[in-house]
Amino acid sequence: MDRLLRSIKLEINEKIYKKDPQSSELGKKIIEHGILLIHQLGFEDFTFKKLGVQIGSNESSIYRYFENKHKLLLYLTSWYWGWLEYQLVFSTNSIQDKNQKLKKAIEIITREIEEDSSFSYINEVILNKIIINEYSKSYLTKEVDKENKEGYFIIYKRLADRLSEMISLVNPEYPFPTSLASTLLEGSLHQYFLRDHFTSLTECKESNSVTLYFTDLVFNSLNIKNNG
Amino acid sequence: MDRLLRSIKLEINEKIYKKDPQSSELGKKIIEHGILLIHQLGFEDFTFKKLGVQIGSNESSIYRYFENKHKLLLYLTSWYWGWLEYQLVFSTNSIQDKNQKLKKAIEIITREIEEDSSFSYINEVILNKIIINEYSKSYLTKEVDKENKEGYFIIYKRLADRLSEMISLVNPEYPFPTSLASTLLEGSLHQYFLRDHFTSLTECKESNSVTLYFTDLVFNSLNIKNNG
DNA sequence: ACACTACGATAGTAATACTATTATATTTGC
DNA sequence: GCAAATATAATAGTATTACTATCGTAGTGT
Repeated sequence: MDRLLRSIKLEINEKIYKKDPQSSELGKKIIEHGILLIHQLGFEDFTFKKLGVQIGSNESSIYRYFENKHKLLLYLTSWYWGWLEYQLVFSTNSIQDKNQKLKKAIEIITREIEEDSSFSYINEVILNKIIINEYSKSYLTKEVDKENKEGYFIIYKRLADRLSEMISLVNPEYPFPTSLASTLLEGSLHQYFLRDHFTSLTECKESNSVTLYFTDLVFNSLNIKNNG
Repeated sequence: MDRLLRSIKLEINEKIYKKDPQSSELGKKIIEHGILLIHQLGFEDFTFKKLGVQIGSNESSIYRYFENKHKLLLYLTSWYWGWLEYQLVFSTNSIQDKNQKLKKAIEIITREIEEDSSFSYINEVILNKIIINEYSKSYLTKEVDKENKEGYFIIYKRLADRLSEMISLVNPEYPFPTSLASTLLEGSLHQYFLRDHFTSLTECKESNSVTLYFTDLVFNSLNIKNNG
């Protein structure tokens, strides 16, 4: 990634945290090792106590940053979608042709995440795996409506919106642009999950096949021939 | 639903339960009120202790049927997919035309669930809501590969397989039949979730719009005109 | 030197997710 | 109709989780 990204700070809804983790060393350690430990143990077995041991800090100190691990997950997912949104905007901004723009957007959303050293304390490859495995758990809760009202999912919704608009630009007659956008976002995560755990339920085995699958899906839905 | 279904018993992988809940009154009560209570509290807040209170039974008695609530969820999801598979096979069996067959299949998978009194102790409408809200949690775990090997997801995979085959029959050249089938199954649940909680992320507001959306999506992907 | 904040250490609570044991009720087999 | 087998209920107990609250201290800013 470029320098520009390295210098910007992603804005996360302030209600998600009690103290901004980007404001201190300990905060950054919580994020950095939180990602690693959630990935290692899975969200269910992950606890603040274990994270405390891992970073040589006290459990109670972590609670000063996040109310609970659910909020930490909301923080991480918001960060991830914000990061992806930035890449989307950055990569498609200069493209004039509507079809090419959408094609690029699908590529950004569906491609495999590679190491990105922009944010030194965040491992985007691991974070992507967390999103694949745990993102659903952040909204499949009884509190989803309340938390949605608080704006906890605003970055994701903005991203879906951008995609939806790009889709509508290509074919303004298409009646389901937002559903298609959300299918793309969710479905892409799901295809990667299937590739890792239910191989028989997907044809996407190669590195770029998720992109090929969704590019085909979207452009066929819009009744546009997809010739590069 | 018809009489036939009322008399068959869905076969669930025996490793999922310690004692077959279909074999006793208490077992059926666990399933019946388990569904209601998971729906009411959400899976996270649901406990066997609370279920025990609800059905006037002891916590320890429930543990004799299921090792833990995760296994109960696996049981319920298996039952649901088995039930849906049965409807799929039953409804499409006699249709000769490949396109019509697939179209019917999509309808079965994506339609809203209505009251079905075939299984007196199982409320399929509520169970469907549980699937929408909790199904992902049954496989987004660290144990998924082990449990997959044990065959806990076999019914779902069989259903996806049937769909995939119907897709391939319509267009044998289509390169992603299984991915499309899994997108359909997962995506349908997701669109219903969005309809209930993230209205701005879907165009599917009416009762049959999820069906319309996915019918359009699938047939366009297969490059087949969908004129009824 | 003083205030202020951050962090660590310790303690404590209610609930969860079980396991184990024993007692009682119900079913069934003869 | 009674004994044996089985199912369920009751109770107790454990380790862990998910916190909250308090206190002491180290570092920082003025």
